[in-house]
Amino acid sequence: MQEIAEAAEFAVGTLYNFFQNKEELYKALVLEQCEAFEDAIIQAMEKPGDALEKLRNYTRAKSEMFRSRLSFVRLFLAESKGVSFNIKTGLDEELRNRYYDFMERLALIFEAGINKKQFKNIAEPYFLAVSLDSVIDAFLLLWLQAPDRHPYPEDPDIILNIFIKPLIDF
Amino acid sequence: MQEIAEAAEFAVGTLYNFFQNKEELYKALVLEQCEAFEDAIIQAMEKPGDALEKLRNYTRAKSEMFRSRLSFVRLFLAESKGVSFNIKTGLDEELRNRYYDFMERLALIFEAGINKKQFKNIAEPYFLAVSLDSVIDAFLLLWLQAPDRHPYPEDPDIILNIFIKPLIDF
DNA sequence: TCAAAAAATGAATCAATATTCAAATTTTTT
DNA sequence: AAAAAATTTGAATATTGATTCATTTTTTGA
Repeated sequence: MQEIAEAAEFAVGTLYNFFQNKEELYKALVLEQCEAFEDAIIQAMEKPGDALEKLRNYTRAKSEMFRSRLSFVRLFLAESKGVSFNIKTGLDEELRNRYYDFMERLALIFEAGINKKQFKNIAEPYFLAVSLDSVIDAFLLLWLQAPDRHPYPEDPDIILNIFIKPLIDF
Repeated sequence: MQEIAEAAEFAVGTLYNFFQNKEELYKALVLEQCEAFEDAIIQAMEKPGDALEKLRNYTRAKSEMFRSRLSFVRLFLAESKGVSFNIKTGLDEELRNRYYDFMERLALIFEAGINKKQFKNIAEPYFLAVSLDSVIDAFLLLWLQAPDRHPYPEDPDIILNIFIKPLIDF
């Protein structure tokens, strides 16, 4: 709290006028970041274009966000997939639910692509969404966390190639 | 430490004869679990069979482990993908390196499958390994963490269907 | 301009808990 | 069986850091 107060240019006591306690402050910060993150991705994936183009934008936007906010991403992953630093306020569950809703949004793109016969109908759109998203996460973490062992590839569309090619290659 | 001592049926002081401090104790516990986890999966994936059968065994074994040790899995994910609870001893880096080595092992199966023309050669084996593994993780977490929203499917091979079908469907 | 109200301050308090170590207990050796 | 060595014990210590609240500062409005 001392450090947060310094960074915020307030006294510690003042923080307690804004937040009930440290946990609530943490929750508020994480949710704020989360929202900014989601907004940026949603904006990218809803740019005009066909389904494939939208997935490309989705992947690129996520890549951008991971690069610029890796430490937040890791916090988010710990909270949502791992062990929460803040169990009391139910932050983990809230983040997970937000994630599920987000996947539904991404699923709509796959659904549209399948309906228009752009993609093969090999699985439920929601499952495709979860799959693509998890693969994106895995590769971005690989490249950003261990660049010596896994150098960032020249072609950032490599992820889409792996995942999407089979969907469109007839 | 009080609680750990009680569970271990030792006095707190005795723990310090075995481990330098709490962090080292934690590290030792996590690495022990990690090894047991890896051993079980490796044993499954090295059963005799063709590449596809090996991937099936891999997926099934992982599913077993996730079911029986979900809390450890979440700890592992927080440490390796998220924010470490134990930065001082470098546990996170060690876990990540173990994971990368593990992926190399899994990649060998894809490589074999590609060489034998069982799989299409759509991407580097290592990338395929990372992709499959991340998709497995994502689905298992979905099913185990939010079973109300994502009920465990009757057919646990559903993951392989999504991921592998495109590799073999000519 | 000056009370009164509101907001900010940060030293003091409080709680949690990792670590230590002198004493007690157990094991080994002679 | 007794002494010596090794091991275990857990109450006391030490540290860290969140929270509180009496005091100070700032803002408001008459």
